Amino acid sequence: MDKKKTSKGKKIPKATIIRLPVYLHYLTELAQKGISVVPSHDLAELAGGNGPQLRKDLSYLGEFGTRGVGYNVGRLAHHISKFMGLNKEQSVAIIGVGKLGMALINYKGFAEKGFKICAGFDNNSQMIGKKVDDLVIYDVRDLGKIIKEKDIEICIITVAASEAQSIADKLISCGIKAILNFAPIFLKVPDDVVACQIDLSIELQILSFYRTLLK
Amino acid sequence: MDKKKTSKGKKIPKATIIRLPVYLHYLTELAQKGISVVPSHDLAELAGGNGPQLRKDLSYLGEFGTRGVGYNVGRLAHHISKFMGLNKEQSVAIIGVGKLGMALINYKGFAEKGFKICAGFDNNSQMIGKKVDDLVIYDVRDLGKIIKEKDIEICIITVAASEAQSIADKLISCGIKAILNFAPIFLKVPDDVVACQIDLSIELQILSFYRTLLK
DNA sequence: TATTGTGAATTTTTTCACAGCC
DNA sequence: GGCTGTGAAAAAATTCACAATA
Repeated sequence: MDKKKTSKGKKIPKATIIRLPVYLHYLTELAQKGISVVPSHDLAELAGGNGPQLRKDLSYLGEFGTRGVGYNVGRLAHHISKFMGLNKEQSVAIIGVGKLGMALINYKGFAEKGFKICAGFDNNSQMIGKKVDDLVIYDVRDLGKIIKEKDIEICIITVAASEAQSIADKLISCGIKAILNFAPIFLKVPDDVVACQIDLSIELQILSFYRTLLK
Repeated sequence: MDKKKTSKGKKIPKATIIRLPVYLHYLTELAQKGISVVPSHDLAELAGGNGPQLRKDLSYLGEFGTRGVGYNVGRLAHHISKFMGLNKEQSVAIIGVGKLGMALINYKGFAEKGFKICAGFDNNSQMIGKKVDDLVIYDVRDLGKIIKEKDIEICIITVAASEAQSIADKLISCGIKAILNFAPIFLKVPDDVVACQIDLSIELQILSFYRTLLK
């Protein structure tokens, strides 16, 4: 997968891509507070970074600041949003409506960032056809049909580890190109599909290790 | 925070630390399958990496392989586990027993990796004193007392963004040194505390961006 | 023969310093 | 004077190639 290029043809570091949504989040918050201009140092501090790094990150997208002043909050938010393709609503499905899947269906944060959860899927007949918070739970066997009908672009996997790869394979065969996986297993996907892993236990293990370093 | 040093005094890259738990996970899986030796390439493939990188990663911990043969699964797992301080059970509390907190309390993966969820906390009087899956939900006001009583070392924050920083401050004042935060806000913590952020919307935004790169 | 362990080369990321501009 | 944008320097991480050895 190639990196996106700047207008000048330079590659944008992966590390920058990961920080852009954080900046976007705080820009939105500043805008809500009525703040219209922010210097790099202040925004970076909110986001847990530093001024020079933020400026370098933004410089890949273009020149959006004003020297001696700072960045226009609304303008910069708009540009990051557009650059990342986040300026339109995207439809999401959740595969596996257990406790975690249920929690994600109820999570308000997704809607705020433009992700609309459009369907839940499960293989448990007790669940199928039920509604969770106005959302219909479908049979996993109907994945292909519903994905087309609802124009779903991103799928979140919250099934057991043992089922996750076969669910991923099925999603890919349905044309899904983006998968967020909560099952503790590294998904094998072809080059034209992106998969992102969130393994809660591993996060705890890393945290725990850094804690032992403190003393 | 200093990096942990190898026996030879060299620093271990942060990137390596992040991969070690993944190796550990697959080593445990291999052991369960009765496989006792694995070459770097095979283990790396499971973990989504490559052979040379895995060998470089492990070389920071010492020499655990056998040339021409591979790594002894049990021995290597033991060493990674010990190195990361994961060879003893650790007590965890969850602050905020909403849908997500509830899902985490029920998550079986934590126990498998040696993290024992010992307490839930909430400020909703409807929840306090109730049991979720055998786990008692306490009043947030009793944080300090219960943390001491139960020797809790790690806390997971699953409250609303607006409350997260004040909860974190309270945890820190109770002596907690490791925080896993699910609220979409960058926590400010002193140098002698580690905080790790999982922002689900940001993960989706990054994923969504990489998806747009594909076409 | 097969596979590890590692120094060296390469690539990526971060930090720095300051010219350029408001 | 204050803050951005950026090339250059430094640091970190990855990849490579191959000597060492079971």
